[in-house]
Amino acid sequence: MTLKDHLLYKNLERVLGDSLSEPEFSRFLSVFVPKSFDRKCLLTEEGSTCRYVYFILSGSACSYYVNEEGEKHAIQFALEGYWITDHYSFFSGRPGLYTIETLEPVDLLMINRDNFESLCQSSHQFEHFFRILIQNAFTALQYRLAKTNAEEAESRYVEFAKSYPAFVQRIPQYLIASYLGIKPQSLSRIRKDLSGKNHP
Amino acid sequence: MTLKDHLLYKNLERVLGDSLSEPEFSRFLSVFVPKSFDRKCLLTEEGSTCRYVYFILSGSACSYYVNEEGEKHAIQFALEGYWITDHYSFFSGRPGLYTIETLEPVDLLMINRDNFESLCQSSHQFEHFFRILIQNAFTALQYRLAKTNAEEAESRYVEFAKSYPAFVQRIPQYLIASYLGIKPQSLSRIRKDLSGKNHP
DNA sequence: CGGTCTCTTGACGGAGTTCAAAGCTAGTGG
DNA sequence: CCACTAGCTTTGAACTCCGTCAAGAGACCG
Repeated sequence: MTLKDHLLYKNLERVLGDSLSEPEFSRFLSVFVPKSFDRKCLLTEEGSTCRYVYFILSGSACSYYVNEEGEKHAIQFALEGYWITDHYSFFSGRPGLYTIETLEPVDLLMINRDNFESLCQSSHQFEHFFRILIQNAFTALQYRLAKTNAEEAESRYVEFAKSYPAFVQRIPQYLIASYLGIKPQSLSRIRKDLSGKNHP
Repeated sequence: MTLKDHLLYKNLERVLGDSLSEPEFSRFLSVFVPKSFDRKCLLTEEGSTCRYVYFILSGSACSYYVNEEGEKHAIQFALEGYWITDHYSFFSGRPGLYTIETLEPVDLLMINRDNFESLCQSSHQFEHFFRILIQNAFTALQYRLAKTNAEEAESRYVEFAKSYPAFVQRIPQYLIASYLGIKPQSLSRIRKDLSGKNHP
């Protein structure tokens, strides 16, 4: 079990390749604080400043937006190997728009803004990593929005289930429904219809 | 009229501040190719690789997704001072998912992938700029998706019109409708209702 | 002007919502 | 270890917002 087996190392390696030395990664890792949470803990809350970016080592979490009716609308799900934060609040320092809640017991690494920015300033390589990371997230989000506006609920769910089978296993259905922009009752009916189609 | 009056300089300056020297900006600018297009020109097309990132100097353009029914669904609008591309295609080199079309006659600057990547590799400052640029775009997109899933069509339009009055002036209504995830007829009715509320 | 593209308006239809109630499941505490 | 409870899922029936179809008015360009 060396440093290179670390989940975070593998995450960086996917973007940076072999050019990431162990001492450099060690410096990177050293500014992250490890922490564990039970399920149903709030990592950050709407209205408070989100002070950290989180990297999940095990368990799962979800960021969501709460509208005036008090309904939760899932923004992002995060399993082990995923990054999650309220980007708006973290980078602007302003009160957060979203809440991040653990769905299962979680082990994670967290980094604050000062450490994040000094990592990026001190190392072109790390800034590059985060540029690519956010670029990929942007690309995926744009695709999701296009599908949300252009496709029907059923086909959005089918694509979601195919792309993220682990989410379907581990994330409660009412959150998946809100992620897809529909009500839990509707998702339940869609699943019922689909199981009829698959086993006629 | 110096280099610092250039629209692109001002765009970089907003992120990098005064630390951007004229010679450095000059080097940045030199890898962009200026070009003009009539209205209704396709800058890139679904199925073809998108080879450039575009920076609009004047005029307007729109990226959109076309679903199986052949309906256009606006992804992004770009006026002077905006960046636009098919991120997925540009960075992966794969066939594009979106089409980018000029809505008015356009003057723009374009940069290809090789030049983009070598700008980023050669200069930490430029990589930083693009990291912040995409980060801000991601933040805005996440907010848009949250609203799309959580709010009704009317309040989405009201917020859109308030946030982007220039778009309402210059972008055809059927594209704004698709941007908001509704049909042109519905947007027409929403506008009719709103004008009734404002002038009772 | 004449044609095409865009916007508006009306009547009808349907995907998804709302309301309500009854199962089901998993976490909690005795 | 089992019973209890709270929260999640399922299902039915009525409803509504938005979509569909259709036709006409207006705007813009060649």
